[in-house]
Amino acid sequence: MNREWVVGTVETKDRILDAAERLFAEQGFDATSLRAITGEASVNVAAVNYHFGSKDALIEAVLARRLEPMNSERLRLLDECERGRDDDPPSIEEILRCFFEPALRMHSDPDSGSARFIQIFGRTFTEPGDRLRELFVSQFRVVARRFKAALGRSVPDLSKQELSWRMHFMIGAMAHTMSNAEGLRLLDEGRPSRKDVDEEVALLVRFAAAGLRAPATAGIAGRV
Amino acid sequence: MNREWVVGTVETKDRILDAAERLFAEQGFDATSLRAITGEASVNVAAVNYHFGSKDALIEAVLARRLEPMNSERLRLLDECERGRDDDPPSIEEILRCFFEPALRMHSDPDSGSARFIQIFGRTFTEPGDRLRELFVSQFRVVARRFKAALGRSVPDLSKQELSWRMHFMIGAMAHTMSNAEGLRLLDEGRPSRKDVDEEVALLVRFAAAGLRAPATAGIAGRV
DNA sequence: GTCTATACCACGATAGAC
DNA sequence: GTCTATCGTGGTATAGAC
Repeated sequence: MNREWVVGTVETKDRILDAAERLFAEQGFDATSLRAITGEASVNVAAVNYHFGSKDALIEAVLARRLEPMNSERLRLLDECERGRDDDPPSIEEILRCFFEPALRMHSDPDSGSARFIQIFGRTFTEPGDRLRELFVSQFRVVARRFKAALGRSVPDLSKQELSWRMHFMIGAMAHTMSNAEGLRLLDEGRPSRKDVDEEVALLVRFAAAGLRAPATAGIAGRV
Repeated sequence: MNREWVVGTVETKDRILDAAERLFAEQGFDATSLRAITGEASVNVAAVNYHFGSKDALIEAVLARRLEPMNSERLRLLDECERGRDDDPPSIEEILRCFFEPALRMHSDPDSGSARFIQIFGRTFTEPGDRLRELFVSQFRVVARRFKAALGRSVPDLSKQELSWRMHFMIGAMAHTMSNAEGLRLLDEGRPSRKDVDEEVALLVRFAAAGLRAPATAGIAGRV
């Protein structure tokens, strides 16, 4: 029954990850020192470098732990949406909901540290520091390909290139919403206006779907 | 004719600003040390703290130097657009062009360091570290108010609150485009697709205008 | 293999001499 | 205004305990 031989090692990595995620979300990456993390996790400073190699690698590990389930959920929802509807493809709105919802949902997820974590996710999506970019690209590539194919079927008049641009814009709208929720106050003249996740998704879907459906831009459409 | 008594001090501040902007754009804020900046500018390390007070204050100064002309240009273009057209207000597309163009234009501006600077601007818009947020808010408030009023006239059916959300989304699309230009490659499967500024503005305007024109979201419109 | 103690160097900031 | 000296803190590398 005594499992200390394995608890000792497994728990150390996870305790570091948990403490790091919490502190990163609260203070940001650079403001959080390894000594603060290891102090919080009750391990030695050097444990981070032993288990992860560097602070950057620890950041990657923290992000990857949340990224993978989120992207899996996106693919699962899209699969569920498309199943057995070859001649009746899902609407743009349905597709976008599959894309936005898993990301925005993490906001209000009470379990674990994902609530606040969504902030640092949004930041990192927009400011990938060299090595972090690789992580996002590798984790996101398959998701991007699937959703681009699904959307392309729903917006057949758009060139592949302009579709890429519009997905780029819509991802920016999403990332900005996730990372900069308070920014709305700036536009709203001080009145708080944050809604629950479902309303947030609905607003974002409405905006992005209309943007995707816009007629092709003159001079771009022909350049496929 | 000897101006060394003034050249000595004025040039120091500017040399620091120029060197800092260049290095910040290349490596990011945290990866750039004050020693690197002052070495590049051929001044003493302590000169930064003397002239600016802290590294954070230097970052603010670098950003403010570019932010102010950009926002002024936005307001100038909008004024020019609205002049003497009280009964024929500018279209959404015209308004958005006034908003996006000055920002995206900095990309290709050959003069000074604004070319690469746009990257750190995009980053900072999305990840404002406490003190930086204040700078953006104060610099951006008047711009946001003017453009919100102009857009509100063109989309009268939208509640003020949903208009705020949609401006939030459109700003996210812009910021993401500025800071994460390479991200398109991810969506485009490796094919480079960057266009010149005018085409970029056209694409962004097309997307955002359609998003702004979308019918109000059910359940939100009534909550003004 | 895991983990700790500790030393190392670069960083941002400050005080005080000039 | 500018410089040197110095402080506290940061990330990291290593040696060795278990």
